[in-house]
Amino acid sequence: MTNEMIYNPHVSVDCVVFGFDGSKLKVLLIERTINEQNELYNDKKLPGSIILTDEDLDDAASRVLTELTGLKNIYLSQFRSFGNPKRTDNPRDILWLENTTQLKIGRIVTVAYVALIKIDRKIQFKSEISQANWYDLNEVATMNLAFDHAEIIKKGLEYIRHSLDIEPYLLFELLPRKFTLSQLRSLYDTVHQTNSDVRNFQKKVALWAYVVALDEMEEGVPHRAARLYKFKRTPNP
Amino acid sequence: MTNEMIYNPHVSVDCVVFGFDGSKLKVLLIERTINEQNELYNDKKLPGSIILTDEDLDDAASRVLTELTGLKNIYLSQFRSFGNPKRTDNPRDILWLENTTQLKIGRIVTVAYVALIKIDRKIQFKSEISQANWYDLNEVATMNLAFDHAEIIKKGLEYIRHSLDIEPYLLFELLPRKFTLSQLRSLYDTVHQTNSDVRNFQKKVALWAYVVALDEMEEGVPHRAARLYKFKRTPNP
DNA sequence: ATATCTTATTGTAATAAATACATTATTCAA
DNA sequence: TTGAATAATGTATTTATTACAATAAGATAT
Repeated sequence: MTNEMIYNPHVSVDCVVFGFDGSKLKVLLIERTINEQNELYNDKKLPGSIILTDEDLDDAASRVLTELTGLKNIYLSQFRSFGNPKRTDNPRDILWLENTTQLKIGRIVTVAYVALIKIDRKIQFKSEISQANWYDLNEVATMNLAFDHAEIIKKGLEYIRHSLDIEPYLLFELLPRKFTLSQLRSLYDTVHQTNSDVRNFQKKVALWAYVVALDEMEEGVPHRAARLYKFKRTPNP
Repeated sequence: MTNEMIYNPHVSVDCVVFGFDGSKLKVLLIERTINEQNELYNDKKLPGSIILTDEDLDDAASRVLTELTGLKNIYLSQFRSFGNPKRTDNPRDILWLENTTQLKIGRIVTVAYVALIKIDRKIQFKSEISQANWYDLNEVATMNLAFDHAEIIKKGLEYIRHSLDIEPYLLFELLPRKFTLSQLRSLYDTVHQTNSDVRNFQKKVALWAYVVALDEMEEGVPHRAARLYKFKRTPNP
């Protein structure tokens, strides 16, 4: 992002990017360093950006993700806007905003998105402008985050739990392209905070037309290999 | 609203206010008159307002509803933001904005809310600044609305259908304080676009702890009077 | 008073969906 | 070849959902 860009200084987008490492939900955060009276202060923030003049909200969110990870075609969904005037009350946040944008910034209303990423996709974590890392969701609760980003993550998690509940095929945005039923069940149970019975779960999945068995098995595991499955988009999933 | 108020000129809120008249869903719209080169042009818009400096989004939405209807304690839920740069492309909309706010207005990102109102609540339709009216949702599809308000209504309807589906007790925000099971079923079927069997529906409702029978019957109907019920907030509805 | 009209109220059987529960199979590694 | 680890699979029970129609009550008209 260059300095010539024209900002709309009152509106930003922030992305809560979720991944699943096989047993835990992860969230992607950006390292932030603030030079505060020559003391360096480090914390984390959500990937986000002030929107550009003439840029649609969804486009801004896509841009942020592409700039950050190098990825395109990511599942992205707007879930809520945050506009509490106090959300920009921390002088440290204002300092960081004004340093990075070269603008005098007052209040910012942010439009928040969730994104789901297959955690095995090769992400370029380090870009010209930022360094990203995956963090355990639990861990995040105890971390110091910029602005109201802790709250945004919490609401994003609620939203995505809810979405995955009513649109189970979104689960596949978080799984590798080929996956085992154990992986699927593990993810399902993680997001639903349940502990499914293996047999009942497989019966349930058998009814999902969009999960198809492959003629391939898992490899390199020190025990019986499981069958691999893939997600297949159906007319009306 | 007076002229001394300070606006945050890039962000507004708009409210999609739903009511139920016993057989149809209604939406509350504001009459708008634009003086366009001495030709008066009339159309409708959603109740809304640019947010004030230091005003939270939810507060702005509540303010709009109170200014408009005189009502407080209305169910209100943020559902989506609309920020397409083209949404303020119509010169008529810009003209109206600049006339009413006395500000030079470019693009506006709006945060949209749905509100549910018991249609029998006494609304003060005519305020100092506006005249409101209920319109059939069907009718609205064929009407000329300001900005992208037609789209906002459509999305608001999707959202509320969905919310009522997973939180059935929200239905009671749309019903009179005392209601019959026929009214409840009629509303339920209207929002779900279904046609429930009477017996099965009553069995379903019998399982809803938050619907309690009263010792009162309907009055003034030219046929057998139905029992009245009320909604009772339960520990965990 | 009686018939008629309109809407209210109620139960049962059939089907489908969700749950509880344990054994055998396969592969790798020691 | 044995042990360790995880994969794969079926049946009976319970619960939820659906389909379906006759009688009851109050108001109005004759």
